[in-house]
Amino acid sequence: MCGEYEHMVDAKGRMNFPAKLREELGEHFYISKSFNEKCLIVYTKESWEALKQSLKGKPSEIAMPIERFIFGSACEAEPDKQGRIAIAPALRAYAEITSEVIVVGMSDRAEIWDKSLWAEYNHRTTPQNIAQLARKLGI
Amino acid sequence: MCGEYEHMVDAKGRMNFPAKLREELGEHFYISKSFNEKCLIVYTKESWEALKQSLKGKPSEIAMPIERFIFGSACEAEPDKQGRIAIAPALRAYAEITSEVIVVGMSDRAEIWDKSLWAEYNHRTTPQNIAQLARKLGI
DNA sequence: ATGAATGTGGGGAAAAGTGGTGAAAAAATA
DNA sequence: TATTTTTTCACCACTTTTCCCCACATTCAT
Repeated sequence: MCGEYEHMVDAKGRMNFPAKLREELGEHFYISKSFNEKCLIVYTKESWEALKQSLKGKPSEIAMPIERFIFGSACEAEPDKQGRIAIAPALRAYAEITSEVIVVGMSDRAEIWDKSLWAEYNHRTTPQNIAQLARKLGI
Repeated sequence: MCGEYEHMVDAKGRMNFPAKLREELGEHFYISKSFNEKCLIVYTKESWEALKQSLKGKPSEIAMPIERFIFGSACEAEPDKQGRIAIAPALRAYAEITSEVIVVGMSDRAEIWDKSLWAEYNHRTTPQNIAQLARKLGI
């Protein structure tokens, strides 16, 4: 799953989901808030289950706030015949999504950004920053 | 994989990929941004999977920006019957690719440079610079 | 010199994206 | 509870873009 795709959210809160990513995400997938950035994360059914599992059995004072944040606002997305999905108003509000949207493929999941926030992110995250992070991991 | 090949990018963003490198890269390969230089990197399917794996399980505040940078802009390239590939607009913009392109074979991967940037790189990187770096490695 | 293989340009078909309309469900009022 | 109104959701059709294939040019090798 990779690539950057630009789409429009119409007056009804629908947005087309890139066909290439749809192929890999399957018939239905899950969308929830990211806690690192002001954007939404799209999980495959598998990565969603994995996320659930990773929180199981953890101390409730840690796991429960995370569960509230992630599962509380998440929505299940099923593309219609035209390949469009509806994003819940609360999620749109969180990611400050208005009309223009960028979908970013990221290996096992995808992210949905408001276009202007994506531009801002790319402005503050330079290749030099990335090179520095990569060095930390020894890549 | 070695050698330097010059090609043209046509109006539709397509470029021919050197036949000799195609043999070694296989039917489909992956292209993404380099964070060290203003150029693109061509990965084989194997080296791409290896890159994915190397980021798995790493702390998200380090891994995610890297994933956004690499996978977010990447595109899967499948040569057509004429041996041409399409390069995504975002990638072309990043590497400042206009029409003339240099493809550089580099052992297990390849790089794609805009011709003038490649000339500039070769101007500032002299054999003396390389000798100095080699000495650091004790080669 | 001739043939094969590689590289380049362009046109057409198919699929992806977008807007709008209608039907069904839900909600509200009488 | 029945009827009207509103909202939601799925489908249809048009537009745009992508991608696939054909034909021509050029280079390399025999």
